[in-house]
This record gives sequence, structure tokens and C-alpha cells, in this order.
Amino acid sequence: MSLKPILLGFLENPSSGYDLKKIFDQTVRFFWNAELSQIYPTLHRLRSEGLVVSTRERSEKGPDREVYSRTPAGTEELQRWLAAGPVSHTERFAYLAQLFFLGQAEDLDLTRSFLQQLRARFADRLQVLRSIDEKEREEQPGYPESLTPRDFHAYLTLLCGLNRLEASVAWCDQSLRLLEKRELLHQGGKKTERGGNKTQRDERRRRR
Amino acid sequence: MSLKPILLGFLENPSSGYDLKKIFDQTVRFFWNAELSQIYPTLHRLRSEGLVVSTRERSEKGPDREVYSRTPAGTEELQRWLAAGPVSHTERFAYLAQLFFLGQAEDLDLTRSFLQQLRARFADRLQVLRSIDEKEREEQPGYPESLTPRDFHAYLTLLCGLNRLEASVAWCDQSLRLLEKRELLHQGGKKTERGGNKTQRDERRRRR
DNA sequence: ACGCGCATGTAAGAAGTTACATGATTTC
DNA sequence: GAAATCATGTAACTTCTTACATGCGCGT
Repeated sequence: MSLKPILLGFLENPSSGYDLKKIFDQTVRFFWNAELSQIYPTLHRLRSEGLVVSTRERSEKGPDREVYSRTPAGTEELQRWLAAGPVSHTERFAYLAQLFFLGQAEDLDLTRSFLQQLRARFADRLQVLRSIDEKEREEQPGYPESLTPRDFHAYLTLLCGLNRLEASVAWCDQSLRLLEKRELLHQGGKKTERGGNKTQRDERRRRR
Repeated sequence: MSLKPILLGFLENPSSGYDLKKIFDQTVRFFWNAELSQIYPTLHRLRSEGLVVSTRERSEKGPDREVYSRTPAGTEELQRWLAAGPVSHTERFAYLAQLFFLGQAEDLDLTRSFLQQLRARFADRLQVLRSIDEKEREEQPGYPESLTPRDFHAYLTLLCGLNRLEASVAWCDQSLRLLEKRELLHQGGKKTERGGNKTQRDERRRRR
């Protein structure tokens, strides 16, 4: 499980479950997410394992808050996770499985629209990351050279997102080009017997 | 759940659970995995839903096999999944969460070794994909221009892996360079007391 | 009076992992 | 006769999602 050490990581500063959810959404949402309904029981478990402690506090706006803090044992547990080396090869990409089986759909239009939707999502997300990067760049003098260790590591994860999303958008474009080439070949064989005109692109309607 | 439609996808050709596991490992292992202990119950569920049927067959080498085939209802279910658009934003990258919190380790050596391990894994995987690509290229005439629709779609997923892994390796290298730069600055700041230079960096403690 | 943001939770179920149990047939 | 591969499964557990339940305090 990675949720436990992630919560321990955020609990460097005392927070409630509700706080943690907001922190998730503001920082690691691009590579991890958790619902409140998972966070609360996990905090209970961490507490019963002695990795965090909690105190009840009054809130100005709303009901009482249960505020959690990391114990030394919790910090050790986090350090163990960090020192154990990268946890990887657990990634699952449902959309690649879909693309893989779109070969059975016998409808290249479906593949095209699929790739276009994917591209749009990647591009949106890329835009979000870029604007985060720009905002940081404006607000922080000397960004990214002189960041705190925490902010530097956060910046590296941002960079990873930027790099990958750029690669992903480029891959979608490349795939769409390959698709178009296939369609032209296919259609060229069907419609016109001569292969003379290279720019002819008409309706790409196909059967089904 | 994506396992159900994935199994339906593979069941274009009748297969046993055991077969399916091998097919997983040979084709989609880079973006999806499933254990036999998950495949068997899922096949039972698909059967009880009428999306597949099974027959018992004798095996030459080993015990009887339970061979599953997709029903028309199963094919419809698969098509619905494919037509529903990309299933995304469910990806989780534990190692990015680790990197994020490595800022708390106060030990840049740990970060370096972490990034080096990550880089090695990406590079290994990239190598595997490249050799798959090369093998296909040698064995199939006209690859990738004249592939069957199935193989073309599989090729697109391979391309995705190649692109992303290249981006990932490049990101690791970039991160390691940034890390080195920081270490030089840090060390320079530690060793020499003079603060006259323009790179003087003071406490950047920020709110909270 | 109603809705919104704050705040904590439970219940039920789906999805996925790890470990174990069983037994056939082939190869060394 | 031991090991490897073939073959199907169950049990126990962890992880994650979806839906629901409850109630405070503020603004309109």
C-alpha cells in the first residue's frame, strides 16, 4: 500500500483528514488520488499502529476537527519507504488496453476519435501543469534553481508530468498521422485506380 | 473494471484461463497485468453473465482445459467499452509520490540513487520494447506500414511505450543534472564563507 | 428555509494480491 | 523419482470506489 506512507509524508505538518484530501488535490493529484472514505479509515489504522497521534480541536467554521500528527515511529516508517527504492511496474493504463482492442472494431473512425479524445485530455492536463509551472516561476524568485529541498522534489515530479505529457501528445499526433496514411492507402486501393495525385484527400467514410 | 473487457478482447479466439495469462504476459504486460487467481474467478463471472461460454477439453499435456469463447453478448459488451471513449486519469505512480517526499529525507544521495534506479528500470524496459520492435521489423515485411488492423493497433501501443520511456529516461537524466547543480551550489556555499556572489540564497521558509 | 463549505465517518462491494491446494504429464 | 510445465482453482486479505448518513455554521 502506498496510501499509508503518503499520508505519513503529508503529516510532516499536523492535518485533519479533510485537510489531507485538499492537500492531495492540490499537490499529488496528477499521480495519486484518494477519497475521504479511504483516508479516514487509513488514518485510524495508522493511529492504531502508533504511527500517528490525534487530538480533537474546535473549528471556527464547522464541527470539531480530528488533527493528526506523525510520531517518531511514523517518521521512521516513511523513511523506510523512501529508502526501499522505487515502487514501480504497478502502473495500469486502461486506455492503452482499449486502443489495443480497437483493432477488433473494424472502424478506423472510432480509433481516430479515440486518439483525438486522448490527445485533448493530455493537452488539457499539460496546460494545467504548464500554468502551475509558470505561476511558481513568477511567484518564486530564482525558481527553480533555489528551491527548498521539498519544493525541489515537488518540482521534479512536475517536470516528469510535463515531459511525459508532451511525449503523450506527440505520440497521439504521430498515431493520427499513421492512421491517416493507412486510410489513404486503403481508400486509394479502393476508389481510384491510379495513384497519381498525392494530395487527394476526400471523405474518409468507411464501411459500418 | 477493465479486466472483464480485456478478457473479452482476448477471447476473440477461444482460450483457457491459463492461455489468457500467457497472452497477457506476451502482449499487454507493459500496461496491464492480471494474476491467474484473478483471471479464473473473472471468467466464471463472465460466464454467469452470459458474455462467454466454456467447454471442457482434453489436453495432450496435463489436465483437462476449460476453454472459453465469447458470445455475441460478449462482443457487444466489448464494443460498448471501446466506444465509450478513453478510460483515463486512473493512473497511479507510487514512485513519483516517493520522489515527492524524498524532499523530507534531507539526503540528496538518497534522491540520486533513487533516480538512478528509476533510470535503470526505464532503460531496461525501453530496451525490451526496442527489441520487440526490431524483431517485428525483421519478421514482418512492410512493417509497420502494412499491418493488419489488429497488429497496427498493437503497434500504436508499442509506440506509446517507446515514446514515454524515452521521455522518462530523459527526465531522469535531466533530474540528475539538476540535482548535481544543486549539490555543487550547496557545497560551494558550505565550504566557502564568502557571500559576495550573486548566488547567495537565504532561507526560503514559507508560510505554515 | 435552503444550500454551501466544513467535517467525520460507515457500509457494501469491486478489484487486486499473496499464499496455498491439487493433480496430470513430460523430461531428465 | 524429481523437477518442470500444464492446468484449475480457493481463501484470506488489502486496496479502492460508490453511496450513504450526520451534523455544524454561514450567507442569502
